[in-house]
Amino acid sequence: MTRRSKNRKEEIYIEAAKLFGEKGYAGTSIRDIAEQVGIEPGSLYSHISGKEEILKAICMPCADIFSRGMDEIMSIDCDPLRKIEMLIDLHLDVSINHPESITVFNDEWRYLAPDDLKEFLKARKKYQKGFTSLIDRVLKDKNVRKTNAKIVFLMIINSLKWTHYYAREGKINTIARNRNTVKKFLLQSLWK
Amino acid sequence: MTRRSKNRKEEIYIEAAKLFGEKGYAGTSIRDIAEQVGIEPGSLYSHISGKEEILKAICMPCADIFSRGMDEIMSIDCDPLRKIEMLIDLHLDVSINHPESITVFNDEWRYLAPDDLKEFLKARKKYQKGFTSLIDRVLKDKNVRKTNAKIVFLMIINSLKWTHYYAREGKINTIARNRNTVKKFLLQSLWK
DNA sequence: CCTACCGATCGGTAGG
DNA sequence: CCTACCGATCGGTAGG
Repeated sequence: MTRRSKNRKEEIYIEAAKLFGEKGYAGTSIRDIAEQVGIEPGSLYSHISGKEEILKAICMPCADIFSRGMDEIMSIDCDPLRKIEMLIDLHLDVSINHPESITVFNDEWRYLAPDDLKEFLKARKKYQKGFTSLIDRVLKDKNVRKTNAKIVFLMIINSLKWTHYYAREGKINTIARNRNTVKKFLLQSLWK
Repeated sequence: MTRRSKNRKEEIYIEAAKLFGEKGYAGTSIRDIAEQVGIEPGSLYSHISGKEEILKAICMPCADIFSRGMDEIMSIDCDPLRKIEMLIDLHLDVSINHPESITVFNDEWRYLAPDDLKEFLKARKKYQKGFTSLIDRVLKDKNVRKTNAKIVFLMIINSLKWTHYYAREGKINTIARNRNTVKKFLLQSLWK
């Protein structure tokens, strides 16, 4: 409870996120995590209820950041293309600020316990719908026909999935330096 | 040896690719694979030397397809933008024709045995260099400054990583229908 | 937070 | 290809 115990819990999540990112959730054992934290395997259970709780504690805050970011951007009064740009910025910012968490969020979510997985998929679907509706409006405004907004969404989202690997390797400056290239590359297709 | 045994081996690889794609390499047990094939766990070892061999047998043919595709496209006499288009087509074709294998190739390669991993990374690096050099030439031809070709490569490659998931779900028509959208989205940024 | 341990499951083998 | 089994490791618990 106390300060000490709370820090220990955070430490467990942080070390686990690194390990899950490197070796995967299924490839990381409770003993790996304990060793990294510097305590005995059994001692982990004074702080956590089980392996699945750790995964949830890493993934859900990431989902919340994107959910809240989407809500905030949606409430702003500006054109949809500008909102898409803000969402791209959000992705780059999260990659830079939480590279280990977002790696797990992206690649290991399928190992979430059934109830957590349901919650995760629900949030993801909502996010996808919001993002896709913005793309749809841009395409309609520009009178672009025969372009599937959901496909464009998937391409944009996936095209950003190198950023957290760069951030994990400390190449944060490279991301910052290429922020405009990234936006130009993704938004140019939507301008016309 | 014989026909029977060769088919069995292929069957093991095919069922393993499905399972590795669904549950990950580390999350799939030898017993899972045996059950899917319909034999006892120990019997698998009449056909394979171990779990790692299966992963290699799934990943390496994919790497070869991309390596050979790159070599062939590089030997053709045409402008670099057209070559990039051909590489995009190659990715879509592999996703459509080998969705299970390419999923494993994309997401589970890190579990390859050290020697196989080395070979894999070498092939990947060569592919990346070829692709990036094409982007670089296009950017130079169009006199586009301050755009990092490697970043553009990563964006293009990753932007296509929804296709094999669609193909695995049988949505092959959706991919086919959007082939031009995909190319337009990715190549428009390089035209100008 | 540690020591000592649980039953279950892991990848893989011997012998037929 | 099966039966029967190996030692190692898994996630997790009891008691202090």
